[in-house]
Amino acid sequence: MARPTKKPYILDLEPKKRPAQPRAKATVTAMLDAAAQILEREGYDGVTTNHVAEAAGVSIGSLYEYFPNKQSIIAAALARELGEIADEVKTSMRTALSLPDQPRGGIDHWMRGMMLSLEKRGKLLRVAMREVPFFWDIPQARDLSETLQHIAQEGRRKSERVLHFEDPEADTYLLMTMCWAAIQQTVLYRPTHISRERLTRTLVDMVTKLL
Amino acid sequence: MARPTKKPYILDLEPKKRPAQPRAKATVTAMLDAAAQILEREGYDGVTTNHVAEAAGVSIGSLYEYFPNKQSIIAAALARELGEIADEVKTSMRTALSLPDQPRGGIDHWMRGMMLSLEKRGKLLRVAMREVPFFWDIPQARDLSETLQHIAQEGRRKSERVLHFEDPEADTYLLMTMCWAAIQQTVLYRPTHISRERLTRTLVDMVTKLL
DNA sequence: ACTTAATCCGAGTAATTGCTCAGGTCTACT
DNA sequence: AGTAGACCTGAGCAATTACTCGGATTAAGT
Repeated sequence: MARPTKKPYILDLEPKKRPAQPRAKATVTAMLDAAAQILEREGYDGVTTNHVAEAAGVSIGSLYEYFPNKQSIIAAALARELGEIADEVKTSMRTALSLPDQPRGGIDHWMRGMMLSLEKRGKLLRVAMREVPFFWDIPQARDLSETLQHIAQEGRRKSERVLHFEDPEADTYLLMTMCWAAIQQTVLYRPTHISRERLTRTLVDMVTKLL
Repeated sequence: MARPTKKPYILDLEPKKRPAQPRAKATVTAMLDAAAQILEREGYDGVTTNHVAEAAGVSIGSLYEYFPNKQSIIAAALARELGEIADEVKTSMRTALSLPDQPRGGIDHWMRGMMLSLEKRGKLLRVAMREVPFFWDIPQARDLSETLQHIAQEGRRKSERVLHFEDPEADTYLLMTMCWAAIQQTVLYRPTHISRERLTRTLVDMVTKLL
């Protein structure tokens, strides 16, 4: 049974074994790098285990020392990226809250931060979200949405004096969801004939007007 | 060369031959039905040509009478669905414009129309947009976005008296893009703990407030 | 130096699957 | 009835690819 008999859709993401020595840590990193790079360049179908191993400069056997199957390799590579995005977004929120000219200045800074973070990884995320069937089964992907909500709620609480909502929590949730949707769309399906700057400004305007 | 040597990413969508007799038309329909159904139920990887043929009750050879390759079968099935969505959205806009209580009433009707149209095909669209690598190469997919823009601009022109924009065309474009993004997200990644009704209302509120 | 465990290697295997082709069957038309 | 061409059949080929396994190499601990 070389190939999985049928789709083993209970995604097994746990790494088989943790790299203990530094040499091994480096190879695992190389594997993740290779996986991400190939995914970005060739698309999901282009990611073959042999190809990843070759690009990482290791043998196919080594791949399977640390990952139970192909999906877990891709998942791990994406998880790493998603974690970084979450960190960046958190940082950008912290700065945003410390800015003068609230809420407009804060919102502006934050929106731009999120856009930048996604756009840096635009191509990879595009492929990930459009082609990787198990993308939303990656814990870090779900976490990111939750993190955003937590941050948004936190931001609202800290700016409570300058904001006025009817149902603060729900309204914040919805607004966040919609902004996030718009940003994702913008980055993922970049409409050609409208500048990112223009879009950002409008989005910030809208949110400000609605608060 | 049984399998395409490498990804033939110049998507060949043209049907090889048009069905002329009614019998053939029925089989082609059966093929598209089968493709859509399998795509929805098993995901993109679950769609195999043999499987589609079997589900359609025809032999594999017949499939290749009308379609040049696997991708074109899936593309055709999705194109059919996307065309129907476009029609429904157009109709719903027509009704919306004839309603009293503009612009709010119209917007409400239209938003709901779009949501319904997507939600009817929720599962299929989810798979299509998340897993089908060439989804945005299907002409009807691009068309739909354009159609929406045309309709939005048309709607704006017809309601010019009650609306006030700074840069009407661009503002309408952006608003439409964002609403569409939000709706897509909502339908595609349905957040569990918020009702569709609540979301729709908020969206309509937002748009109304912004006009 | 020696042992133990971690790490790495890569040819080979079994399964999958897109698609062809040589021929059959049905339909429309004369 | 005859025939051209539309329509359908399905066994099987050729290519691809996830993953295994027996063994080699390197590092850590003593």
